Amino acid sequence: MQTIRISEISNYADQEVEIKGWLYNKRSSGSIKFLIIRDGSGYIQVTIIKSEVEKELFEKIGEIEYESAIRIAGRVKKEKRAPLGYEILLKDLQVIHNAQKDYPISLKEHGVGFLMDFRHLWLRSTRQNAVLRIRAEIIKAIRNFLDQEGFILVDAPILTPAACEGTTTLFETNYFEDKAYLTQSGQLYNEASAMAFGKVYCFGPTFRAEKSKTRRHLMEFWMVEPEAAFVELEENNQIQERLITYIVKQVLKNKRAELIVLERDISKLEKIQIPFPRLAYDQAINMLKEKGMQIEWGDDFGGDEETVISQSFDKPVFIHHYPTKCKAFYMKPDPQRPEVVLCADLIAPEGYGEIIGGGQRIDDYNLLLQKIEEHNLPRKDYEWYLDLRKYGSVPHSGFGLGIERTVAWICGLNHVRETIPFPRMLNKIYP
RNA sequence: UCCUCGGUAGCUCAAUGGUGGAGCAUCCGGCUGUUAACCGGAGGGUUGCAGGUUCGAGCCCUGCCCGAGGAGCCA
Repeated sequence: MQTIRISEISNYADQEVEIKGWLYNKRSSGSIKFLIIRDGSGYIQVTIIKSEVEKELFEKIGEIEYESAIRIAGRVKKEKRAPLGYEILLKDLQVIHNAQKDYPISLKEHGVGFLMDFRHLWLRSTRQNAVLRIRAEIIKAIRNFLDQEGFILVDAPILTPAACEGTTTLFETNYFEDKAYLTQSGQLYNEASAMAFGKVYCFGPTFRAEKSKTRRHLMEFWMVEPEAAFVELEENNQIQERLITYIVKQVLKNKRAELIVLERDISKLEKIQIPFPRLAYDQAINMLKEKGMQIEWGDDFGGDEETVISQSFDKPVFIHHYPTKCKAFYMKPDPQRPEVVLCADLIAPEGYGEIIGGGQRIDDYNLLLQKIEEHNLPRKDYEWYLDLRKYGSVPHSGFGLGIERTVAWICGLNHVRETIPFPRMLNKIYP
């Protein structure tokens, strides 16, 4: 008899199969019992009819606790009433490990705080399984897309000697006799790699020691950061459009069942097509003022502003040419209007906020040096970065895509904490 | 760091300042098509902690702890 995974059950109609997994739920009606088995690839109902199995086996089934590891054998039966279209008629069952009877997560409602304390077990539930499968699909799509477009994976270090951007708070750690910091962006290293490989990206965790406590923030999150030589602002935006539409297309194609589990409105994802609207910062300010928001030219956008903007479009929208003072020191000022920079953030629809921050970098040595001094950054830490403008400097651009916010948007979740297996949150690092 | 809301049974929540309850989970019983199954019964409590007001506090007051949402900052 063949051991199969639940996800491939449709290939085995009317055959006898074996499945190894865990008991997800059980129901009993006297002479008929139902077990829901999960094996990591899916969930399937197993039906046990008293008159068709040995008495000893039928009685044993009532004693199996939730989440016990079991091995079942039975015949795959087409069944209209089953969610997958199939169920299994039990022939035999072995308990590999009978779980303790106090499994904390029932199928009834629980609060988020409680579930997060049991995150290691919560991962077993259907919704969490769907979210993390979609996360994996998104990451696969990103890497496929960038590889196809000729970008080379060149990772940036996690341990860094100083602030990459010098602004936000960093996690500090010991590095033998020195201090080191966990990276908050691979971008500066990416610029060096781009001058070596042309088109590169890094993909890895990023750390921010900000005491942020909102649905959009984690202390540790994952970011993909492409960077390309000879690419200017508009081409940079076009790469992002193609990337985002590709990600959405792949999820719709390969993870539709998971989107349905999450009750995601799929029609909203189907609208994600090139081109995305572009809104200059100046226009965005006017738009927000017309909607009655208190904001002046030169203010950066907060969560409320992003939400209002994103709800005005049914696609992601680029906001470009922000005031220079709002953005990082390395952003290239517009030669025609130095008070704004050649940058663009991509705001996801449905109120999900910023998922990409990107732009063109300063390629002139003297201007970069001036900005480093204006921002009071220690020049000696940036000598290597300045070198890139001494030896074959070219126009170049890049962007950073936040994985968790992208997953939250595509899954339709209202908080990023469920989009990563083990979220690191303010004052919470267990489990 | 600041603002708002909350903490009562294992979980989710009720309870006018006057005898702390329900649903689920657990245990016992019933049911041949259940989908978070259902029906009957039972057990289960130092109301986050420490003070205070009151004849009497889960409820009012003060401090602290913890959680949730948000602001700032950002992806």
